[in-house]
Amino acid sequence: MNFDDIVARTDLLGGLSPRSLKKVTETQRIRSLPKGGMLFLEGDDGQAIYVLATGSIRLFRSDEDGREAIVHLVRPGEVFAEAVLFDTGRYPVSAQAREDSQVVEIATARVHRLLEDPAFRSDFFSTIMRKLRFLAQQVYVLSSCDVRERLLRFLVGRFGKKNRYRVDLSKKEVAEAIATTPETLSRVLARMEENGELRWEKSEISVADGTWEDLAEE
Amino acid sequence: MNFDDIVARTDLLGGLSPRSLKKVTETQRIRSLPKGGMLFLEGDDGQAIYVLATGSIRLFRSDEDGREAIVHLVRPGEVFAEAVLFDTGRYPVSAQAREDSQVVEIATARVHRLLEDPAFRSDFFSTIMRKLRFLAQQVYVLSSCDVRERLLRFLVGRFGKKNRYRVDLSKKEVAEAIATTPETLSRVLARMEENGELRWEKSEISVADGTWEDLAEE
DNA sequence: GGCCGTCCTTGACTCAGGTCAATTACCGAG
DNA sequence: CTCGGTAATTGACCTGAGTCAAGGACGGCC
Repeated sequence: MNFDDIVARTDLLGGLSPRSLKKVTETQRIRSLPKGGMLFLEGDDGQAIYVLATGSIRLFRSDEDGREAIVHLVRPGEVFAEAVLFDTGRYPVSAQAREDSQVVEIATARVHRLLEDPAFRSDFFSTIMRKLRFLAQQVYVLSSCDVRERLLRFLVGRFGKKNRYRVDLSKKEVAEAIATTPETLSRVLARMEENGELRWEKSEISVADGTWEDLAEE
Repeated sequence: MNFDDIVARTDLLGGLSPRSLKKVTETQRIRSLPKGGMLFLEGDDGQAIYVLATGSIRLFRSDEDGREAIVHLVRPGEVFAEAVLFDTGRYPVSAQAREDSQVVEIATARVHRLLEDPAFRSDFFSTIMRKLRFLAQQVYVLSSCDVRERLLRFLVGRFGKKNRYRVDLSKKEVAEAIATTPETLSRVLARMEENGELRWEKSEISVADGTWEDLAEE
C-alpha cells in the first residue's frame, strides 16, 4: 500500500478532490519510528500533523511523577495531532510508537491553505466533531460507569457489538484505555467469565448474547 | 446590551466581518426560558445552534436510571450545541435553564453558508479545538485525580489561580461539575479548611498560597 | 413570628477498585 | 533446552468516595 492511498483513506482527508489531495501528498514526508520512539513531546512546537501508516502510536500525557495517562491509541489510517492547527500551536500530548511505525507528516502551513476548499473543510469539521463527541462520551463514561461497563463500551466503540472479536491489544493496554489497572481488569475478566458473560483467550474474545443488553444506549 | 452585541462577542462568531456578522444576526431568533425549562433534549433533531445571552444553561446526559451527568455549564456569551452542525445532526446532550435565561438561536443552515468565509472558519476551528482540549483534559483529570485536585483544577480552569474568588455557584453545582456528590465535596472542603488550604464561606472562596503548588501543570 | 423547601453538613456504613507483593505463564533470544 | 524479561494472575490489604439517613442552616413567604 502506498502512502498516498493511506492518506486518501483517512476520515480527515479522504473526501478531497484529486486535485486537493495531490496538494497534500506532494509535500508530505514519511517518517519511520522504532518501537518506543517518540514522535513528539507534549509542549513541542507543532509544525505538522500526522497520519499513521503502519504500526501503532500512543498519545499520552504525563504528570510530574512520571505517571502516564493514555489519551488515545492511534490506529493505522487515523489522523492525529491535528489540534495544533489552531490554538497554541503546541502539542498537548506526547506521541510514542508502540511498535515500529511509519507516519505521514503533513505541514500545518499546507493544511491551512487547503482549508480554503469547502469539501475538505466539511470532512475536516466532521472528524473533529466526532472526536468532540467521543471525548464528551468518555467524560460521561469515566464518571458514571464501573470497569465492567467501561470494558464493554470500549469493545463496542472500537469493534462494534459482536459475539466474537480478534484483538491485537494486550490486556495491559486495554486496562490503560479504560482507565484502570491490569490487576483490576484481570479480576473483572475473571468475574465475567465466571458469569458466562465474556471470555478472553489469547487474542480472541467471545461475548455471550445477553451481555450487551444492560448497556445504556449512547 | 442588545443581542447582536452578545453574538458579536462570542469566541465563535466574534471575529467575523461586519458583513458576515450581519448575515448571522439578521436571521437569529431570541428565545426565553423559565428556570428549569428545557431548550432541547438529547436526541432531538438539531435545527439550530445557540448563544447564551442571559441566565445559565446546563448541558447534561442522563442514563436510563434518570441519573444525570453534567457535561458542561454554559455561561453567558458562550456558544453551545454547535456539534449538530456536522455528524448526526442530533443533539448529544440535553439543555436546561438553571435560571430564567435568554438564548440566541441561529439556524444551522445559515451557519453552513457562513463557513465559506475564511475568517469565520478560523475562529470556528479555534473554538472547537479549545473544547477538544478541554475535554481531553477532563478525561485525564477524571481518571487520575481525586476530588480535592479536581476541585482545584475546576477553580483554576474557571477563574484562574487566585487567592480569592467570588463564586455564583452552589456547592451542589460544583460537586456536579467535578463529578462527585455534595456530601463528598462537603467533606473535602472541611478537610481542606482544617489544613488551612482553602475556605469557602458564603460565595467567597479564599485559597492559601501553597495550595496550588502540588498541582501538575497542564 | 412560624412553616416549608432547598442547600449543606455530619455520621455510619459499604464497596469498587487501587496498591503492593508474590507467583505463574508466556514467549523470544541465545 | 534454558534463561530472562514481560504479561498476566492472584491474594491481602487499604482507602477514597458513594449511599443512606438524620439533622442543621438559611432563605423565602404567608
